[in-house]
Amino acid sequence: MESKNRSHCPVTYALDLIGDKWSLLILRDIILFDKKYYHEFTQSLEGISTNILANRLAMLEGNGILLKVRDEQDKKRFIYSPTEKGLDLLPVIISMVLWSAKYDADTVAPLDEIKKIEQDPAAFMNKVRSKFSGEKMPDPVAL
Amino acid sequence: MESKNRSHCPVTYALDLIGDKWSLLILRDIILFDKKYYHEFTQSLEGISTNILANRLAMLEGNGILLKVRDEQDKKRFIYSPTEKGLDLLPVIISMVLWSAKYDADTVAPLDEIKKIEQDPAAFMNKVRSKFSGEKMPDPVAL
DNA sequence: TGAGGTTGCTTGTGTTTTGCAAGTAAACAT
DNA sequence: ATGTTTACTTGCAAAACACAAGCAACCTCA
Repeated sequence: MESKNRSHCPVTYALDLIGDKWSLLILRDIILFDKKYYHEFTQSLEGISTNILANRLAMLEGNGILLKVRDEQDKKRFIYSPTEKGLDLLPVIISMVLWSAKYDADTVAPLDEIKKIEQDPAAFMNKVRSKFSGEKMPDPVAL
Repeated sequence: MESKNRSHCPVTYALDLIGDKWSLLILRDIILFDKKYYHEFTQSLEGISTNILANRLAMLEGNGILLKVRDEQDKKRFIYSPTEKGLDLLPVIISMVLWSAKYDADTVAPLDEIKKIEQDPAAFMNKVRSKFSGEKMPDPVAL
């Protein structure tokens, strides 16, 4: 796709895949805000361009982070869902959320929710994960 | 500098500051690999361009993530160190490391070290933090 | 003291990536 | 059959990036 590895340092590997301004926002929308469809991603607060969105969705799918299946109820659209590899990025997202909640004076993160996550991050993660437990999530294939 | 906020979603706030391919690598070099000097960053495996490096160092300093002070032993160079805000990004880095160690078949992350971090992340973080505890780390100022 | 090396950048040039607007094609709704 | 929704693709200008070279401040050592 687009990401060849600069090195196999684990920090670099992650940044080569999700080190941009949009990929983790798409994951956030899917994992935390229960979005599934292309047009839902275009409606996010941050306003992603459609060409960038298409590019990132293909890249995330190609790297085994997202799964794309045709919606059988409405065959003109696709359902995007996280793979296990995608869900395993939840700790990255959560640690960013906690950091921003601490340092962004204007954050919209609700304080009580932040405190719950800080006190028991595993419980929060399990709650989020349970939303996707019913779906088929094939093991990501090495590319 | 360069980063105006797209929204005050906590994920977006973090990505607006460190959502690129280089900023967290600089933090990694400083926090995990004990690098301090400009020329040390240019020698990293990934090969950052000098103009990008200068840009990111200024941005990270301007956003209260790094501290830049003149080296009194050799006044032609500067010492870069993490602020508290910068050290607080350690959970982000660590969660990326654990994710990559799981999914990058060619990772160079040492397995025994990864297991130690997984079993007791707080202990690892405290060990890393103790390297910087002697330094003056002023509270980051809102910009 | 001054010639050369080290360090930390800045500048110039071409390439890549991004942002924005518009267009297209398949499926669906009436 | 016609219009609408959905998921993209395409074209073009602007921004970011990579690479090479240049430069100024400071140090070293004769």
